[in-house]
Amino acid sequence: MNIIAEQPRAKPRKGRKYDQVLDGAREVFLLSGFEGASVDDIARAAGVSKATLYSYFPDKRLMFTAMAERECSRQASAALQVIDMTAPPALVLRQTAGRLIRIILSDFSQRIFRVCVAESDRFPELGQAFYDSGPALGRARIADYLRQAKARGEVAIEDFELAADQFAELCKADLWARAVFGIQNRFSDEEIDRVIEGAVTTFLARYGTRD
Amino acid sequence: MNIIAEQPRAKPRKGRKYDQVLDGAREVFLLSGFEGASVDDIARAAGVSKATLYSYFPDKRLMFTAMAERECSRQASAALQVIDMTAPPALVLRQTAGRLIRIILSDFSQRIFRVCVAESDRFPELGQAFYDSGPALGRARIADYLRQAKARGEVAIEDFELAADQFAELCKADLWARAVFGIQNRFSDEEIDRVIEGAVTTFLARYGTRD
DNA sequence: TCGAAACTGAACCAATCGGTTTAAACTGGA
DNA sequence: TCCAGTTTAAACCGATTGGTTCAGTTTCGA
Repeated sequence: MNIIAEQPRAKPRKGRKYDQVLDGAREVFLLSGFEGASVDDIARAAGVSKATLYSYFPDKRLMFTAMAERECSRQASAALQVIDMTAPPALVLRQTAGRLIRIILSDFSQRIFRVCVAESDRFPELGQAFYDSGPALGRARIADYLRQAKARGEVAIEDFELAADQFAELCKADLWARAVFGIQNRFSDEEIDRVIEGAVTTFLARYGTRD
Repeated sequence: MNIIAEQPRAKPRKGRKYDQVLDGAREVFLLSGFEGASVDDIARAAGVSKATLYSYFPDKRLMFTAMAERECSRQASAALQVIDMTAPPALVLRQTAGRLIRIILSDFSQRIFRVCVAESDRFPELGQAFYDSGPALGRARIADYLRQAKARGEVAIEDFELAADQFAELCKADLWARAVFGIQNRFSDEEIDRVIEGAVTTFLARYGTRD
């Protein structure tokens, strides 16, 4: 009797070029969308033959969802960075806002957002995946912090989920729209700081206790 | 010598089925996106032959931009409704928030937003058009009101554009994300009122002068 | 070193796409 | 009634698409 000895990696479905294929898929799908991406392009970008590609995935759709799922979960884990949550609210919120803004303005986030939005009715589960690993996760993290802050008497909040959503929304103000519609893709520190300060000040005007 | 007598309508480019064609184009493009829409589908939806269609537009791209421009300007004029701007801020803001939310949650806005986002790098001018006739226009209107309100001493604001953007963002809180990712498409009055009240209260906590 | 599994490259297929053409039918003003 | 301009249906074209097949080469563990 042999105990399942060791699984070299997570899912070596068949061969060694699995990740390579998904990388190529990401490159082309994020650049051209689902319909716009041709399977030959993906094979070329992945440095792999089309036959290999179809040995991993039965069709283009499943290839797309596999890639999208991987990217969503990557995005989720990338957002999990530590902040000293015991610092004064103004400081914690400022840091959080800065981090959030850089994420949502990043080229990668913009691209994956575009694809998810465009294909969310062709792939209903895709919108859910993005929502869970993006906005919902962010809200949960912020709400967690707000609860701790309330325990310390630093804020006065009843509806933590709404407050968290409001803070995240305040951080987007204009910046996000300009980026997503391709009007602007580089933002100066001044532009960003203006929004950060505005968001923190407004948020604390409503929910802050000290100062 | 004949003075140009009268132009029956705006642009009767060639024939009488111009609007009919654009209606069909809207239906199919908003449903399937640019790549996903086939010209045959559009002709069928418009109740017009493909030859007629190509007698109006030299190719699919121009057909798309014509339709998108029309819809953006429609959206812009539809948003221009009158509100009694002399009422107390809490009331004006509540009305504005309600109106704004119904617009951004509407099926039509969602669809045109999706298409604009998805195709904004294939059609760079498209993102700009949507931004101008949507977010930018809304901000201008709200900022206008805020200036009037400040003149009456009802609010204390320095950066009117930022304040307007913040208010609009506060109105979206979660609702918009859930809609755009296809997680939810019907919203109860309770859900909406929660966000409206939250937005107005937070906004006035920062910028309000009385009460 | 051997052999099975993974991979390759290119040819191939049916379907669909955007766009053109044509000959006939329709429309409405004079 | 006539006629010019508009519209129609359908056939057609070349290009591209997603997907398959297969004979041959590479890879790598035992």
